[in-house]
Amino acid sequence: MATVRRFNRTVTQRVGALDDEYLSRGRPLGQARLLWEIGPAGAEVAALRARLDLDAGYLSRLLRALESDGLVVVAAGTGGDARVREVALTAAGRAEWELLDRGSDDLAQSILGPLSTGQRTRLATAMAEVERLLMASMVELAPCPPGDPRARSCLRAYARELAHRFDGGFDTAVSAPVDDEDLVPPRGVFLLATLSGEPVGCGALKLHRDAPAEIKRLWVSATVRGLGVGRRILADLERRAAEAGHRSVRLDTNRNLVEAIRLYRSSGYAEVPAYNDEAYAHHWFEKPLTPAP
Amino acid sequence: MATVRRFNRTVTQRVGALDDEYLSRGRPLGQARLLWEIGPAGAEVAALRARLDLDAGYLSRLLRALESDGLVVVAAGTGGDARVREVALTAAGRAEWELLDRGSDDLAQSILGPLSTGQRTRLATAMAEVERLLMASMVELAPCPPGDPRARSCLRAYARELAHRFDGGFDTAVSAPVDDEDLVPPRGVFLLATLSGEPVGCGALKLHRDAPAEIKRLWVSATVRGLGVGRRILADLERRAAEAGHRSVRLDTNRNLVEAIRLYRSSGYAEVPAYNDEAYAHHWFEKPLTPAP
DNA sequence: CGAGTTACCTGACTATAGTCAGACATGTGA
DNA sequence: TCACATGTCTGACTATAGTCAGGTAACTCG
Repeated sequence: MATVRRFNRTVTQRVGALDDEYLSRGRPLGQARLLWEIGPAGAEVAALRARLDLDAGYLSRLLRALESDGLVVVAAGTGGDARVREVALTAAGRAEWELLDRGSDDLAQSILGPLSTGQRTRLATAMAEVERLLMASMVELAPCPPGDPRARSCLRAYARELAHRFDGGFDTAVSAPVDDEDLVPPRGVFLLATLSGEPVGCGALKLHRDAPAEIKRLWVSATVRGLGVGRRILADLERRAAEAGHRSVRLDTNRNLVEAIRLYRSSGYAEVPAYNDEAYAHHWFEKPLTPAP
Repeated sequence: MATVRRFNRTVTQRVGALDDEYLSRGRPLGQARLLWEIGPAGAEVAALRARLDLDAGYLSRLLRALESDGLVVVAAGTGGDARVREVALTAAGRAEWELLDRGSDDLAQSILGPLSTGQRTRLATAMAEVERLLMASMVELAPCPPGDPRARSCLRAYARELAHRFDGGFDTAVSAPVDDEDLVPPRGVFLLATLSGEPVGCGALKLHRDAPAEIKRLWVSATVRGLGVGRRILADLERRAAEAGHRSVRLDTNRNLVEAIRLYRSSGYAEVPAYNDEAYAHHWFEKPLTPAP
C-alpha cells in the first residue's frame, strides 16, 4: 500500500512532468498531446475524443488550431458514415510528430543512460511488470447492448478463438444459438470489459424463466489474460443473476478450454450432468448463489 | 527502450491523471498540490517553492487563496531570519489534508483491489524496483562551492560515516586536512550530487601543480548506493582532471571501504605505493587518463 | 552605516484549459 | 416519411496557470 502510494507520487509526478516537458516544445501541451495521438497513421475524431477524454467542442477547436498551422487535415472519413471525420498529418505535421517521437526517445535515453546493462534489463522487466499489473485495475466492466460494435468485435474474437482451439473447429451453425434479445434486460445481460475504450473481454447472462441463470460467451483477450479479468466478469454476472432472484447459475464448456475450467472450479462451480445438448460441450458446471440482500 | 517509452506514456499518463483527479476534489489542482505539499508538519515558503518549482509570485497568490479559505496560516518563521516565512495548516486545513491523504489511499486501493494477493506482492516489488532504478537517472551532478550548506551536509555525513566504519574511528584532526580554497577552480573542484534538490553524494578533485590530480571526499548517501552514482562522480572528476591537462589521478583509501576499493579497481585504478602519509590510508591507487581532445 | 541581496508580496498581464448551449448535416428505426 | 439520435462544429463564456515588473522589509558584509 505504502509502496503504491510512493510510486504514484514520485514516479508518476516526476516522469510525467518530464514527459510533458519533452512533448510540449514550444507548442501548448494540449495540442502536442493531440498531435502525438493522431500519429502518422491518422485517426477518427471520435477515437481521439475517447482516447484523450476531451470535450467535443474543445477537441474541435484544437484540431482547428493544428489545421491552421498546416499540421493536419480533417476530411470526411473513408467509411460509410459521412458524419465521422478523419484526421491525418500533413508533411509538416509528420515532421513535427517525428520531433515529439524523438523527445520521447530522448527521455527514455536519459533514464537509461546512467544505468549499467544489468540495471537496464532489470528496469525493463520491472516496468513491464508494473504496466501489466496496472492494466488489471484499468479494465472497466459495464453492461452493453450485444449489437454494439465493440460487443460484436468481442464475439467475433470469441468465435475465432473457439474455432482455433476446439478439436474439430467451431461452427456457429452447429452450436446452440443465442439471440441478441436474450442478452438484453430483463431477459439477460451482456457485459463488456474495456481497457481505455478498447474491448478486451465479455460475458453474457441469460435469465431463464424456469431454470437456473446461464452464463455464455465468456471471453478475455490475450492482452489481459492472467490478470483476473475473467474472474471479475464471472463474479459480476453471478451478482446480477442473484439480484434477479436466481438461486444458481450454470454453464457448459469444452474440454480444451482448460484455463476456463480451472477458473470455474476455483470460483466454486461444481460439475453436474449435462443439462443441454450443446454440440461442443464436454463439461457442465453449476454454482449455488447466495441471494442478494 | 521501447518498454521504457511505453511505460512513460501509459503508466505515467494514466496513473498521473488519476492521481491529479483524486487530489483536486473541488479545489484547483495547484492549490490542492500545494496544500498536500505543506502537510501537517508545515513548511517554509522557500522550500515549497523549490519542491514544486513555482514562480514566487504565483506561489504567494496560491498561499493567499488557501489563507483566505482558512486552511493555512503564514507567519514569520521560528528561525532567526524574519524574512523566511513558515506555512502551517489550520484545523480546517488539516482536515482537508486528511481528505487528500484518503484520496491517495483510495487510488492505491483501486489499483490493488482487482489483484490477487500474489499479484499485489509482485506489483509492490516491481514498483519499488522501478522507483529505485529511476532514482539513478534523477541524480544530478554539478560543481558547487565547498562552503554551500548542501556541500557541508555531505561532508559531515562523510566524516560521520568514516568515524563509523574505520577501525579506530575517524578524527579530522589526525587526517590530512583539505582547504576549501583547494576545491575551488582553478585549484580544484567540489562536485555535488543531488536528488530533487537533496544532497546525496559528493566528490572532490585537487589539481596539484607538480603532481597528479588527487581525488578526495568521495561519498554516496545510503539512499542511492548501488545505483552507480559513485562511478558517475568518479568519471566526472577524471574528465575534469584530464581537461585541466593532467595525465593521471590518484587517491588513497581505507581498507574498510570495500565497495569503494571495488569501484576503484573496476574503474581502471591500479594499486601503487604510498605517495603520502595519510594516517587512515591503507591503499593508494592511480589511474592514467586519456588526454582530453 | 549604506549598498547590495534575499525572501516575499502585489498588481497587471497573457495563455491555456475547459465548459455549455445551440446549430447543422447525417444517419436510424418505426 | 418523420421523429429522434449522433458526430462535429461554432460562439460565448469562465477558470486556472503562469509570467513579469516593481515594491517592501529584513538581512549581510565591507
